[in-house]
Amino acid sequence: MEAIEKKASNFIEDFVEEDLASGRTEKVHTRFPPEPNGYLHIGHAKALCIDFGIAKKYNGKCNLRFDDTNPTKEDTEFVNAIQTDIRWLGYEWENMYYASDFFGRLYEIAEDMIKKGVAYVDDQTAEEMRMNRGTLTTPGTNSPYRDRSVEENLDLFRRMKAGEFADGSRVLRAKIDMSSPNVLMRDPTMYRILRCHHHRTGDDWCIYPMYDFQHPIQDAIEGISHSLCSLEYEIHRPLYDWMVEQAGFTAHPPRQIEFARLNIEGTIMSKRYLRRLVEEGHVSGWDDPRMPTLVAMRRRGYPAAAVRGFIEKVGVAKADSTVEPALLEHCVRDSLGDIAARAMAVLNPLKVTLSNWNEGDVDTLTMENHPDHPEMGERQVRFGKTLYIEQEDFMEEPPKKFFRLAPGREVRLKGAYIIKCEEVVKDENGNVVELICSVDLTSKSGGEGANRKVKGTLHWVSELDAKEIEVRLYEPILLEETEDASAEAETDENGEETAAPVKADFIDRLNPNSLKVIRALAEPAIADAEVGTKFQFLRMGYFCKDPDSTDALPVYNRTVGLKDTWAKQAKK
RNA sequence: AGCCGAAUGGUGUAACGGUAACACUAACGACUCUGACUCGUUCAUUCUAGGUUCGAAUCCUAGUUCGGCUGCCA
Repeated sequence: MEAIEKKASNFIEDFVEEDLASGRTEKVHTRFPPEPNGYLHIGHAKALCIDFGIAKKYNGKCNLRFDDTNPTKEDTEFVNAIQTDIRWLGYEWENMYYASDFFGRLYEIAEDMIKKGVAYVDDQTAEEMRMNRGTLTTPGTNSPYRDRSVEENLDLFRRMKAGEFADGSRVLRAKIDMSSPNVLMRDPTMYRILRCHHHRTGDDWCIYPMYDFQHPIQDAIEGISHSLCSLEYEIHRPLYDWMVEQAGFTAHPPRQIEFARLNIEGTIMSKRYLRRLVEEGHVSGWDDPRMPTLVAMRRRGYPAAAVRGFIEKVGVAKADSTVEPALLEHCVRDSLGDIAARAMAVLNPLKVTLSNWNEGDVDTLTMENHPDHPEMGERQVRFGKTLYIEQEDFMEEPPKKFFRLAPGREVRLKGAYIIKCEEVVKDENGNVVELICSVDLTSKSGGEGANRKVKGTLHWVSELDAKEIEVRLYEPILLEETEDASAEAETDENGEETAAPVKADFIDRLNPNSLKVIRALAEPAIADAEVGTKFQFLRMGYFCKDPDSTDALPVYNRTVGLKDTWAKQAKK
């Protein structure tokens, strides 16, 4: 029996172990609580991996909970997608609940709180409430309705529930402290009147609980030991604790712990913005491979293990931070390296004719599907007089250290023969359209003359085998942030700020080249693969067959490129 | 301005008072029938200033900077 490695690896686990040791917690029980109003993205994946990961590490449980307390934005489409995404990531929940499952119970608890005298019905308008809340530096003032009797509050609240009052005309508020320096403690709203069809409870309710009331209490009801959330809820914690206590859950109260959310350079991580991208048609949908959603990453070809590995490498802390996308890409390459079969496709074909190869002769070559994994088998490709190589693999006037094809130079065609460029054919505009090369017939891979060293090895596709495919190449969806004058705060002649900085619309930063669609030539193994199959196109990157594929035209997404030391050097 | 947080290399995390570690990136080199992979080498005295201590990234004090908070959103 191996000892379970339980050493805490971040501050949250420190707290968990502390609580386990002190007896505050008997069993670790976390929850992942998305609001079903959009698709999960890589940012949610962090929370998800932390919630499920900690439960697993400490032999505990993790619930899936849909926080569906605001029916105006929520939909069943999203609850289904969220479940699919969680399972794709490899996690399984203990119980699945909806906040709406608890609307009855929550209502009773609210009544109890009224009876205890810690909640009241307020008739002020939203505007009045805002005015009386005070500001960050000045205390608020009590509502004129704050001291209603328990009986009146109970009667009013019941009538709110019964639908006697108009939307927005009254709310139930917690009676805490209108002069608290923490604005959230200034009698926060617990219930609002909202006539809106709910995707699960239909029209049963016309009052809906607010997050600050519902979330802590539901954590307590579910027996959650550790309620993990992002930093912006830190200031809610006193309110969280207040609610749990006032609702009477004093035995093993859940503990809220906050961590920094994930940011990735050049990546939009706001649900609102992602929704705009979809609704305004800047992308083809939530699963457009340029999106940071999990559906999109899956479609692009990211393995779930890569996403999990990325989250693990990013770590967990309380300091705001922004990760470089290079780390994610590294994780994707890392997990694809072993599992993706190798095959050849030429993205920008340049025709090569072999001068000393007999017209009609065909050589069938056997190629390994993976250099390190012979168990992945072999495949056969055909070799003939005409073939295609990558345009960028030929240069008429090669710079130093270029060791691909050039006039008079030799290269090996991967798994085949060594060829030498004898002649360059150009069109009327001077563009290179074809190369005439000679083959060293003794140099066939595995043959006698094969040991001769040439510096470059190129991937290729013979005309005999070439199948046309569509390839979709991606770049970051956002351009790098530039110093935009409009983002500066307006100041007067004394340098005093006269207006808040106006942030440029992120739409203006969309990368016009985020998607590039090209036609490429690929060997049959690529063209004939199942949708979802992942390949490494030799020297070109990892690719995944897209559902848009038809028999006539297979479509491949470039998941991620290979590292390319030469391209980097060539830029200099 | 009030409250709540946070500051460790280019980036993200670690070090739990004992002399800054790991990963990514980058650069250079080795290897290579993928300029990939792999393998080497190089890259910080921990926001600032004081203090406590034999010893401080860790503790204390005062600053500085950054983030969050005034929804009937979550």
